[in-house]
Amino acid sequence: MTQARWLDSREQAVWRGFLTATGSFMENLDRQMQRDSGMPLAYFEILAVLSEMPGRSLRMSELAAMCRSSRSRLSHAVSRLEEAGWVKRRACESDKRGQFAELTDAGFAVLEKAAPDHVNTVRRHLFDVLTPEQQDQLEQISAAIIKGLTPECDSAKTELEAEFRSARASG
Amino acid sequence: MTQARWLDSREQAVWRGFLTATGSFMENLDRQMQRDSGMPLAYFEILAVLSEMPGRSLRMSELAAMCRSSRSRLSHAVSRLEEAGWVKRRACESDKRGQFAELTDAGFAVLEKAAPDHVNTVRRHLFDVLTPEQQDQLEQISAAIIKGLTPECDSAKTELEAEFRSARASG
DNA sequence: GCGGTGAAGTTGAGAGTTCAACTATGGGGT
DNA sequence: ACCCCATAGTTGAACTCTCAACTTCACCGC
Repeated sequence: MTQARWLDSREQAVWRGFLTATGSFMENLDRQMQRDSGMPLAYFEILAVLSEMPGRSLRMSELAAMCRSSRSRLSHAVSRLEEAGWVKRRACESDKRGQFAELTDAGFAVLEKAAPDHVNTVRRHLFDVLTPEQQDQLEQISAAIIKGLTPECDSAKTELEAEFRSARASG
Repeated sequence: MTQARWLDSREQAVWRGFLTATGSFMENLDRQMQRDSGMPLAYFEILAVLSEMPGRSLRMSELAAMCRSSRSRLSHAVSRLEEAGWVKRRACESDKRGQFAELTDAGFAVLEKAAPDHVNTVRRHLFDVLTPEQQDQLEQISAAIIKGLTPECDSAKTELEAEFRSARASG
């Protein structure tokens, strides 16, 4: 892949705008959370997801998927949150490999305290600056990007599998 | 700020979509760069920005601004890139505090080799999945977010200054 | 039941980022 | 000329993240 169709000036404008907007916006959110609640945004998301689950607990893998996090990253993060006393691990009966992450009362309290500022920041910097039409457009655009992303991994996976099978067949 | 107007279900859909789309998309880009060129996307951006400057060099602060990076982060990054031989530092004559970061020939070669795959990835996962109308919408949305972000910092800054002045006046 | 393969999680090392402190220089006011 | 403060940039420590092993357990075919 040494050939590429470069971005024209309009595409560059879209691309740079996208980078700046998402980058600065997320950095802003992360800083706000770190400053006001002493934890990175990613950790807040873990608490938030857990709080919405029945029993306030979830298997590690599912939690990782919902937080768009690798298993390794989540494991480290939960270890940290466990040290803070905001989450605790629980063994899974039906699958002895499994672990549940469960939000503690202390964790829930921290979440409740951090949430309003977070929501306000999101509202001020995202929803307040966009018209309802733009919000709908953003949802459509997000959906399109996500849709274009997931088949990527699937096809890559099946390619790898095919390659592996042929390698085994010829080896 | 203990009160907050929560997100309704439509807003939550927009918000979660935005998080997933931008998060997964950027992670994908970063992985591609790391895998194919052995450097994080942020480092590629530094090389790219430098390559477009006259003399392929720029003051550290301006480079940081164009990469949406803190000065500290850039300093660490340039140190790494210097070890790799892709960038070198140069003293500034007119301001003895200043430093220039300059792209080396080796750095330019690495950039040229990495760029096509990067552009292709951006095209495949962003431009190819959006209609021209959506691309325009995305540009508008990005502009609105950026505009809503920068006044924030300005007003916070002036507030701090005002606070500081009154504190000095009364102290 | 046994062996092989894949899935669930964890771990440690290495790399990048953040934050606060620090050095050194520029610039304005008196 | 001097003082004060702002600016430019660096540094080290603490923290987070990534990547590649590694352990343990589940599942499937024989």
